[in-house]
Amino acid sequence: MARRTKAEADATRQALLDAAEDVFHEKGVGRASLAEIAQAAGATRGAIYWHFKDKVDLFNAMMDRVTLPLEAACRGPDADGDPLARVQGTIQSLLATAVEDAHTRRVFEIAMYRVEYVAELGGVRERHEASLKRFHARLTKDLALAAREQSLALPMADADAALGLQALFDGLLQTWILGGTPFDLQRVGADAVAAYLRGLGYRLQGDMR
Amino acid sequence: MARRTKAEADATRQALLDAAEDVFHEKGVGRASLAEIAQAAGATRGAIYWHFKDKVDLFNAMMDRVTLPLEAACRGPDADGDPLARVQGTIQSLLATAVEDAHTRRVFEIAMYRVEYVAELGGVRERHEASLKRFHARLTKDLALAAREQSLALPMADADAALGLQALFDGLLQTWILGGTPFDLQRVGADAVAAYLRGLGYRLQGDMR
DNA sequence: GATTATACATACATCCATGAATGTATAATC
DNA sequence: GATTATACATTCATGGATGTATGTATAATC
Repeated sequence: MARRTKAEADATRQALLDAAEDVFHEKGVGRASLAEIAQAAGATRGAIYWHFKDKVDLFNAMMDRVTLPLEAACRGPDADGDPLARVQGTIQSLLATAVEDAHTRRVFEIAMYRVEYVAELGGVRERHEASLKRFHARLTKDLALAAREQSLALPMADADAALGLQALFDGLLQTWILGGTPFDLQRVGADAVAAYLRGLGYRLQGDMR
Repeated sequence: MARRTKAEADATRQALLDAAEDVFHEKGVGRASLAEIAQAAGATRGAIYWHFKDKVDLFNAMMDRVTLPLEAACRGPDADGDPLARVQGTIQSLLATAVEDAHTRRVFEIAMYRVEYVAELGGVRERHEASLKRFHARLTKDLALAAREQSLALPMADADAALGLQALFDGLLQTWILGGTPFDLQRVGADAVAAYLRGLGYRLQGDMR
C-alpha cells in the first residue's frame, strides 16, 4: 500500500494503540501477538514496526496515552486550600476517572492483571515504582501539613501514614477492577479513606463531632 | 533413565516445583519455558509432563503448596475471644509469614507481578477471587460481631468496612513486595490497620483513651 | 522370579512469533 | 514536476516452545 498523509498516519497509530488495548486485555501482553494486534487495527505488522520499535515500545506508548494526562492532572493544584481536602479530592478524582472512563479502566486492568513485571519489559516496573513514589511524596507532604494545621501528633510517621493511605487506595482500586465482588468504588473509597484519616486523628470536614 | 522409588519420585516433584518458583520468578510465568524449569531442576521436560498435565497445572500445584496451608491456618481458631483482636491477629500473622518466609513471599510475588490473569490460565483468577471472598466474609462477620459487642454503629456497611480493611491489607502487602520503598511491613501494617479500625469507631485494646 | 506398572529421558513433528529485509505507491518538498 | 522521504504491506528466515510418541531400566507386586 501507499504512503498516507500525516493525519492518516496518526490515525493508524491511534488505531494500533486501541487494538493493542483490546488484544492485551483479552490475551494478556505476553500471549498477544503483534499480528493479531495489527489485524484488529485493520493493518499489518509492518505498520506496528513502523510506528513502534517492538512490543515493549507499543506497550509503553499505550500506557503513556492514559497515565501521562492522569499524572499531569494530579500535579495540578498544589498549594491551595486545605491539604486534607486536597488529599481526599485527589483520591476521589482518581477513583472517579476509573469508574467513569472505560478507556482508562481497561488500561489499568492491563497494567494490574495482564502483564508480567519482568526485567525484559524494560522499565515498566521502574516507571510504576516511580509513579508510586511521586504520589507517596505528595501524600506525605499533605498529611504532615494537615497535621500541623490541626496541631496533632500522628500515631505513626508521616511517611508511613501516607503509605497506608496509598495502600488503601491501591487496594480498593485493584479489588474493584478485579470485579469479584462488585461495589460502589467512589462511595466505599470515600468512606474508607475518611475512616483511615479519622483513625489517624484528623478532624474531617463534614464530620458531626 | 530408570524407574525411581516413590520417595525419589516425590523428591523430583518437589524439585520441579522449586525450579518452577525460581524460573517463574525470574522470567515470568508466560515467558518461562518448561525446558528451562526442567533443566533448573536437573531433569527434563519428560519429568514435568509426567508429574503435571501442562504449565498451568504446574503453576497451580506451585500455588497450592503455599496457599493451602495458609488458608488452613486462617480458618483455624474461629469463635474464641475478641473478634477484633482476631482480625488484627490474622492480618498480623499473614504479614509475618510474608516477612519471615522467603518461600511464601516469592510465590506471592509471582502471583502478584509475574503472571497474567487471563482466561487461558484456567481458574487462576477465579481461585484468587474465591480466596478473597472467603477472607472478606470472615472479616465482615468479625467486624459486625465486634461492633455489636462494643454497641456501636459503623459509619459504613459491615461488608464495605471489611472491603476497606482487606484493600488496606492487600495494598500494603503488594506495596511492600514491590519493594520500591522498603518499610517495616509488620509495624506499618499494625499501625495502619489500627488507624482504620479506630476511624471506624472501634475502641482497640492497648489504646490510651 | 516373571510380570507389570512406573518414572522418567529422548526424539519427533508442528506451530507460531519475531525481526529484518525488501517492495512500493504516494505525500512532501524543493 | 522531479526527487525524496514516508507509511506502510509483503516476504523470508529463524528459533523456540509445545505436545505427543516412544524407549527403557527398574521398583513393585504377585
